[in-house]
Amino acid sequence: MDSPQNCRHCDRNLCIHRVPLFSSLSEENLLQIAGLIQHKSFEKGELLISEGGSMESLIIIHQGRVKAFRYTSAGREQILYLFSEGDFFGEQYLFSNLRATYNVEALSPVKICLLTKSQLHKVLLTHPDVAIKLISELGKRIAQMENAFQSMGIRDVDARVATLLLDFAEKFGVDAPGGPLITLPISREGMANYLGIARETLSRKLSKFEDDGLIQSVDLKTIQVRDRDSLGDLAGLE
Amino acid sequence: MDSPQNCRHCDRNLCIHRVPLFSSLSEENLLQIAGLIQHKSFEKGELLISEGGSMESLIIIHQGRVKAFRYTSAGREQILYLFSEGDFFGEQYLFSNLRATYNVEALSPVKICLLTKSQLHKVLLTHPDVAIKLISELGKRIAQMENAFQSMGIRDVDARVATLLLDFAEKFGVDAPGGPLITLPISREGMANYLGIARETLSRKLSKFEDDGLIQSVDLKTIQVRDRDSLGDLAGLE
DNA sequence: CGTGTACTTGAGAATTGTCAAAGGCTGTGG
DNA sequence: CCACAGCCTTTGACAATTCTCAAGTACACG
Repeated sequence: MDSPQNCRHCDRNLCIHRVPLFSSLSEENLLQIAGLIQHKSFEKGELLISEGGSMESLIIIHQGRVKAFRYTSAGREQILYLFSEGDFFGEQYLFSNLRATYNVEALSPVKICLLTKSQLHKVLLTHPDVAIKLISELGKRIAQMENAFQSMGIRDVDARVATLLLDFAEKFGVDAPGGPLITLPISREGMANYLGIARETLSRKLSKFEDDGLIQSVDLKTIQVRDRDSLGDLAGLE
Repeated sequence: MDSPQNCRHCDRNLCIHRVPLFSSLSEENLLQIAGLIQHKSFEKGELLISEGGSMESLIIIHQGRVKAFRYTSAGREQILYLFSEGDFFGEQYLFSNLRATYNVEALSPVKICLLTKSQLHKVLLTHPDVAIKLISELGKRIAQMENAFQSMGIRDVDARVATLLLDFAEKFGVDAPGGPLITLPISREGMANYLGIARETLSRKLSKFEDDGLIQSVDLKTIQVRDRDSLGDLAGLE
């Protein structure tokens, strides 16, 4: 049906259509902006951004998953965010010349859309409603970060692991008979680092959860949530 | 010298002058906005905001200190932020009707300045540069939160305590012969909760740090940093 | 089919949490 | 001005958890 040209066109719009950031714009303006957007692809394992590098663009994930992380002084990798389709990042550097404070690595083949700082500046100045939307999105990001921060403050490790599983189920879960299937975006080591525990401890917790019937390990990269309520109890939700 | 009226005028300007948010505005515009601002005072221990309450204004701390916190399911108080003069909060609710996700309590007598949502909306729509400044400030807040998140992810408790002491030294420290004096804004219990450790553990760490000559406990609410470098080493700074 | 990587499991060491008691500071009332 | 009550903090001892190191297992990939 679609000609290749149409398809590429489609493709371009997708980025911008998916991002709530631009939802207030008219179709006309959207097309204008879409024209400014650059596209890039990365292979799994490639670095999109490295710590200390300059950040010249807002980056929107069009396809695939990435992790944003830093190295701790102990040499451990501390994951800050997992971004997937529709997420954007780099916004904190839009109005500063600060260097990137984290690395971003592709966890799968990734396609991104780029909007340079100066282009976005123009958009923001001429479309105050986009600025307001951006503020609102940043507010959400902050709220999300506050939640993550709080769950890190929980002393009980079981609760932290349960919280992570539920977060993953929400973000990466696919409904299936028996419970949502989570395709884990990161290794056990990554998860352990994210939680600030040893990878062995995570293994043990997952084994225990499986023994207790809370989850089912399908294969190394797939976990099925079998008892969401009990996980929620552990996580400390009321 | 100043008449009472003048003084009050001064007082009004202070809020707005202190906040980088409005730094791009002309004196004229500043005065305009200053006129819109409401003022309130709170006693130590009073709640400025309670979880689940509605948020109708951006709040700027004019004088004093406050803590923003939630209760964990275990009933513990998890402190998310400590705000002092010039800090503002409530920005994440500006463009949503979400309820407050944390409590804010005065840690000392506090004076605040309020700018309602609708007033700020107008300012943002008519002054895109303020919107940009706000975006930039939110970016800083996010970066700060990322740092806090990372330090929570550090497994080593000594490092977390050292990080907290250094943060406090920077934010609340006053230079003095022998090293910066920190007036602690919160109790040991508060600090322990912030770090996600038991208060007894914090006590022991502080005692150990004192034995090692890293800090000196002046009185319960005052700590002197005597060996910043060693604290930095512990905190894992390079 | 072998090799390497990632994961799991085990056991002992180290750290932290919990419970209990003692110490110290603050503010009130005599 | 002192005594006492109440609260927060410190310290001690033990229990529980987690970390570390090490061996063994599963899986993916060439």
